[in-house]
Amino acid sequence: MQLELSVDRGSPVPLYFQLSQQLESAIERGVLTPGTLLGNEIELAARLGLSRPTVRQAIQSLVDKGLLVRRRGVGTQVVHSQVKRPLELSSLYDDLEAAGQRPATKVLVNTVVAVSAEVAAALGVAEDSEVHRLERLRFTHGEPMAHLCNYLPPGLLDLDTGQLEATGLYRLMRAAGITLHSARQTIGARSATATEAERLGEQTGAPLLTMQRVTFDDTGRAVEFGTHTYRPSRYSFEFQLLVRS
Amino acid sequence: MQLELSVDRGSPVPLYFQLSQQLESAIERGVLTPGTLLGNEIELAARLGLSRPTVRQAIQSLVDKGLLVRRRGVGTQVVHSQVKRPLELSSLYDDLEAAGQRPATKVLVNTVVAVSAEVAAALGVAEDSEVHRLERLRFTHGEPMAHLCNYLPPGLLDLDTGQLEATGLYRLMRAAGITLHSARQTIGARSATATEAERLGEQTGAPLLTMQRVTFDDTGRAVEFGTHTYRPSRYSFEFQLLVRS
DNA sequence: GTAGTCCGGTTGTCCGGACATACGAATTGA
DNA sequence: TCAATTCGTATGTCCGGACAACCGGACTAC
Repeated sequence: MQLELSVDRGSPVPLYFQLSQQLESAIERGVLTPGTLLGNEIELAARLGLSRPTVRQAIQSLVDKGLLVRRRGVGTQVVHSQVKRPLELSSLYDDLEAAGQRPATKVLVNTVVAVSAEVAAALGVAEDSEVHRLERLRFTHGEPMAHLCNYLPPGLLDLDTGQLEATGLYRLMRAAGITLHSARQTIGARSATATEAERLGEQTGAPLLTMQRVTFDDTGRAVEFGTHTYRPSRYSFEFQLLVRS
Repeated sequence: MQLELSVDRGSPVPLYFQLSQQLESAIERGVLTPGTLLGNEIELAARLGLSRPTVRQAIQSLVDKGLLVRRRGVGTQVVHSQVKRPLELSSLYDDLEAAGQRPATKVLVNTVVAVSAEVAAALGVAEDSEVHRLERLRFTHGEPMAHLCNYLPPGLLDLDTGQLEATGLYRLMRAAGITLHSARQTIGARSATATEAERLGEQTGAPLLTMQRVTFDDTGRAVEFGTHTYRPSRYSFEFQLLVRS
């Protein structure tokens, strides 16, 4: 049997993208089982009425995602392992929502302050400028899970406390037309201070998972600097890595 | 002024790869400064005597690495931020060596044991099979930094204690012809038990950074399962993320 | 029986061209 | 003066073809 594939030339969606999505969904649904040979590119192109470069572009995008492996002289086959999703720059709020965790947010601080030296260096703004300062508690199932402290350059975004409690910061930024590009982050651990413990419902000295992140948009401007602390009993970082070749 | 670019058609190295390497090195050396327009693809192709698809392939690879940004109707420009290296599946040993930290390893355990249920599930081997069990301490500057506990499926690799103390596990696996493909990992934190604290020179109850990882080769076989604990005062995970678009 | 060689099949690389689409700036109009 | 339109230019998509490099199995020769 062969997979049902078809493309719609009337659609504004690129042909290679239509194809790669169909292949991806077939793999996800288990129609294309691990180890299956995809059949040669030439014949696949002929069957769909596409050119080989277009088919190759579709396949290549799935190879980049780690779903397929190509072997010269052999063929292209579905990768054998449980690749979920390679790591991407993600929003804690979105991650929790996708996991069905019903995140809730309480805004503790939402003001404009003069920058500290550390924040100025991280964001790349002048030492005498002002920045937005944001402090939030994130809950799941009514229990505190993380404390989020963020700084944003001035004039970038209107930060409405109501919106911040209803959704995540990244979503607000995207809605404001900011296209996120990359982030530099550090994950570590340390003991909770008394105030941190109080906030998160832990005991003083309890281990905390920490994350610092600077996020850049596509012009290279730093758009956010955050220092987060997580309760390790309720949260850990989980992700898939691919080997770059 | 224009960048000096040239390709060698006699070389077995693909043309697009020669070009992308030259561009990357130019960016790295600062010859191409952030924000610089790369000049249109057509003209670039003509100047090098290449076709546009070849030039595009070179540029695309750098876009994927996060070094360049394309804007339709505008051009391709060097990205503005301090992109170091996007996260890849890396070896602790190699990372430390690259940072000039002179890693040292002490092998505590190197035997074959019957699998536990947890390890069998992680590696995807039968419940009654045997696996290599490896326990190591990793030092920098004479101080313990991490405790590494690993399990490998049987018959995959000869594990020589001498070699393990001289280099890293991933290097040995690559040398044995295993091509690593992907890994699934979890980073968390917890308190040190008495024995863990003893091993790492910490106090009981001190916060530890933990990492669990299952690594797969390109056939989808699990080739390694590891449970690592790090001293947070001496180690943290640091990496660059790119937005998948 | 074993080693070396040949060959079919598949992906890798590269070409030259064509049209579509989006961005930005100059131009035009109110 | 300001908004809408036009237009040049760059990337985005797609085509059809060509040859090279590599893998694996079959065949052959020793």
